[in-house]
Amino acid sequence: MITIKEIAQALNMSTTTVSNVIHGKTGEVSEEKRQIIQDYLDKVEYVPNINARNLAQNESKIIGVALKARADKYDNLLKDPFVSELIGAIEQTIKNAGYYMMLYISRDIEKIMRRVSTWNVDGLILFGMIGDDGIRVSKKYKKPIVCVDTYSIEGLKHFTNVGLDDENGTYEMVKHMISQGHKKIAFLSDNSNGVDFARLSGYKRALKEAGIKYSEKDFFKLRPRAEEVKESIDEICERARDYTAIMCVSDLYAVMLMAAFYDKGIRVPEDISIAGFDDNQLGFYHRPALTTVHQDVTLKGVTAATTLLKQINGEETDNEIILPTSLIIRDTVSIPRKKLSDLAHTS
Amino acid sequence: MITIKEIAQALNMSTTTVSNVIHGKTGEVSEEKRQIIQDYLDKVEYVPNINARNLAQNESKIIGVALKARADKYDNLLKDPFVSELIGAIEQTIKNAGYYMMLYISRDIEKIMRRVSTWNVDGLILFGMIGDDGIRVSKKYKKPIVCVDTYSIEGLKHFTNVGLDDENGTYEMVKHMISQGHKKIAFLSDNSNGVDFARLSGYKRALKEAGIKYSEKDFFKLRPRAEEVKESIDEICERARDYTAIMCVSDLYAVMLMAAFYDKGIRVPEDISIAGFDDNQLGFYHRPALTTVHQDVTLKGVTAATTLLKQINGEETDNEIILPTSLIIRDTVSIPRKKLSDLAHTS
DNA sequence: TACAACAACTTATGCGCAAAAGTTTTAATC
DNA sequence: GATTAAAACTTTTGCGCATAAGTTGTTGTA
Repeated sequence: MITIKEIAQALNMSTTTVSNVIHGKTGEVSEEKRQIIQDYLDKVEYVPNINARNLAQNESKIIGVALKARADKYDNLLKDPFVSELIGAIEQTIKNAGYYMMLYISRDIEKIMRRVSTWNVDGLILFGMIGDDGIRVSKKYKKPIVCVDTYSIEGLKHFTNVGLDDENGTYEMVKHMISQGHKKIAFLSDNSNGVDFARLSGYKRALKEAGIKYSEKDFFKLRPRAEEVKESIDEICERARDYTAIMCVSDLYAVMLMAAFYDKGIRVPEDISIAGFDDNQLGFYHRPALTTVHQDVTLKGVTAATTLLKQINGEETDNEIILPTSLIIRDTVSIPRKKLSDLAHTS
Repeated sequence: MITIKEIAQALNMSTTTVSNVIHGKTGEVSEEKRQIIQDYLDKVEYVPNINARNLAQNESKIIGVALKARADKYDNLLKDPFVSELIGAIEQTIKNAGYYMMLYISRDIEKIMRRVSTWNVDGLILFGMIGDDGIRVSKKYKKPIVCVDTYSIEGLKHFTNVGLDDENGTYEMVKHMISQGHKKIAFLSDNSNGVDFARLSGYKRALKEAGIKYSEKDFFKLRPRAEEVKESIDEICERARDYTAIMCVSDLYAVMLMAAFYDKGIRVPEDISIAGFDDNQLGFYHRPALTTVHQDVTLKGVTAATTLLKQINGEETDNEIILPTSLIIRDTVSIPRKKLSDLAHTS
């Protein structure tokens, strides 16, 4: 690792002159010397030591990206293509602005914040719901923070949030189902927090608007742990007999459910209609192709990153940016035939 | 950001004493003082400035993870769940060893190496095939490098490689197909480099062993660009009429192909058998469930990370670590009925 | 009683860089 | 040709930390 000092000595100049050339401060250096130094820099392939630079400048050019770890809870959520698409979009965006990305996976907001301090990161993108506790912890750090898909239970609004119109997404889809003639529509999810809560709300609003009464048992709660999932899905298939359509909180769950239906000889959409949410490969290549709610994950990542970069530069940004969804009508939602329970004795 | 100096002043001690307590050098400090300092550290929630520390120690505690960008080439590969699973595994492993992860996505090995120098990273994990040029460029940097899934065309072996027994994976699968009675077996891929080359070789070996002659036209080359993929797949479906089975280089391609077959009314596995490679969600939830070659991506990530950590610590490691595959027999490979071309006039 | 040997400290230095402050040279003005 | 200003430099300082080198005080030993 060649240093500025070494270069200065070799050229018999001062370090400041070299430093000025490196930073393109042409006003301070004669063209003649600039050329000499530049040539030398190119020759030795000078690369700055960023630790020294950061220390001197009290900045880091690092953007931290913290993902809430879920791998310990569910076995397969880190395989989520959503995550890599989001990360990819963020990385591309910040790289173009000269920033570096440090990735951290944890559920512990305190640990995340400790790391933020340690590295003196210039900004932080938090993905996944941080609790209201987390919001409180994070308030201490003056660095800009942008959250992605974060809902506050207590309604706290301390950070910028880039989210999706989750509520409206399911609302539109369930409205579509209703327009097809469905009246018995269930909602499938594994919890009722954050994003799932918003999607549930949209579902309820559509029901209400159509004068359909929602009851607790219309909520199908999937237990996604590997050791329970099979049993849980079977149970849901059983409960599904009284319904003609199921609004799933994600494409993954829609596809999981359809696989179970297939195995039991229940046809989609002839016997029951299914809709997903996210619009990823899983539904796109499924046959029948999944009717789903589209979200633009790349846009989400880019938006989160550009918003954070603005804040780092001291610009004002909206406090909440809600991206729209759109309906992708494919083949898994059709007109209702009959309730599954009517088929019960034919199979 | 409170500094050691400030703490030392507040406590009327020297910075060295404080530093010693921070580093647990108990031999140097009396228990009494240690307690006082420790309490104070806890109270003010001291967090070291890692830039200063790195500068002083000439290390970084950073492990760089470079992914070869493919998003510009294909539109959907950054959505690959493989990537997030791999990253997740690496992150978890290095975090436990006290390292941080800097993520970089680029196709340009020079840029990657420039960053490696800039940040003085302690080690690097390269994912995806770096060309032989890349190997030469990287040789200049003395830092340990571990590659994942890298094949050298020229047979260069400069870095540790964590790979998969790709060749044997397809070999076993094609052998399985042959044992089911298949004789006309095609291979589907989008290129013939690196991993794909190895998988192709295994396929060829199985054919050869069974006395089946391989010809160029048995290689189905998919053009994965978004604007071409539909046409390309249709063409492949047409060529598939002369075959009874297709070995696909990935689960994704298997599922894409099956979707196209479905749309054309061609049944899997009744009319044609399909096998994938990777064993991800796409095939797992497909119906009929995809017969495929399993690889343990998490293990790949963990292995790469632990190997790199060993090298950083100066330990010897194997130069090449090849992980095994296993056959996952599900429902898309069965005995051959007849060639698709025989069905041509019935539909 | 002298003096090692060691424990328990403090002072001083340097990591590589940026930038403030200081110095010399050159050009411009009257 | 003196004065001033601007250009083109250099010297110095400090970012926060780790650590080498130095200092003091205490104990044990002959």
